[in-house]
Amino acid sequence: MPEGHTIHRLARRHRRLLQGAVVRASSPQGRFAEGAALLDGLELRRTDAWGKHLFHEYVEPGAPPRARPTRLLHVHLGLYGKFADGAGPAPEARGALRLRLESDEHWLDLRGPIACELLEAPERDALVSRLGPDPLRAGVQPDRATARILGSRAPVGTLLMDQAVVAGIGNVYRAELLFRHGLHPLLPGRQVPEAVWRALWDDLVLLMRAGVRSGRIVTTEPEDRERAGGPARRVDAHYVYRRTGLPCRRCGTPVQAAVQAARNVFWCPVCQPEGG
DNA sequence: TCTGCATGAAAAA
DNA sequence: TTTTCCTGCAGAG
Repeated sequence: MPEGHTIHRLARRHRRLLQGAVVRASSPQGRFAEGAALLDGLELRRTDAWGKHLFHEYVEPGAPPRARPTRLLHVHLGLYGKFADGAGPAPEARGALRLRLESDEHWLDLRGPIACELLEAPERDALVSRLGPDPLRAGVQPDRATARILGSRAPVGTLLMDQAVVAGIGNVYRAELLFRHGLHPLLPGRQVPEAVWRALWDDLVLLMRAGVRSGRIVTTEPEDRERAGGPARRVDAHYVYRRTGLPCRRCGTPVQAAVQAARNVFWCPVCQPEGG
């Protein structure tokens, strides 16, 4: 699920597989042929993630450590985008394969992204400056998000999905955060008590870090995670996300759903009362 | 095996 | 507001 934790996990994985390697780049599908040709033969110097945006910095092979990147690759997976990788020679390319990167040891395939492009440094800076704080970045300060949330008349469920407010939250974290902090999705941001927002942010940092470690979003507390008679290994990972009509794990009230910010949002009408 | 929905966001209309 | 990117999965049959 490409919310922010997935992208940070990918940055870490690409670093492990290809950092320092001279890559062969190609676009079997053809849609990124020009860009791939410009990357071909360069060395992947570093990888980075900001919210749901992934960056690769490439330099001429053997460039000095402080060299400015020759090329900057920007990838946004969107809804369908996916990376695959492996050791050894790459499998035969098939289907819509936007970008393939190969080193002597590993291969990396990208399919279906909403963005796969080369950016100049100012373009990258402009993109990043439009994003709110990313809970997964080292030393992040939530001030900008705090100001946006506590000063806005917009519903908190809409604000949390806005990448300019917080970078990296997707539909799963949105619904689960609102539940964990007892907030109705329609509550105006300015009516969220500051203490609740502070707790929500701290919670988000911990949840997303756990997401990076495990590769999945688990927001339920252990005592709410038991599944009576269910398959032993299956975990009840969410409180309300995609649980329309099912009983709330805390109070048993049927979970409700509505469209907010162009996506389904889910909430418990008792645990998340409309008045806040 | 088929169908519809799903993590996101930009562009088009 | 609708379309697009075009994959994977769950549930229905």
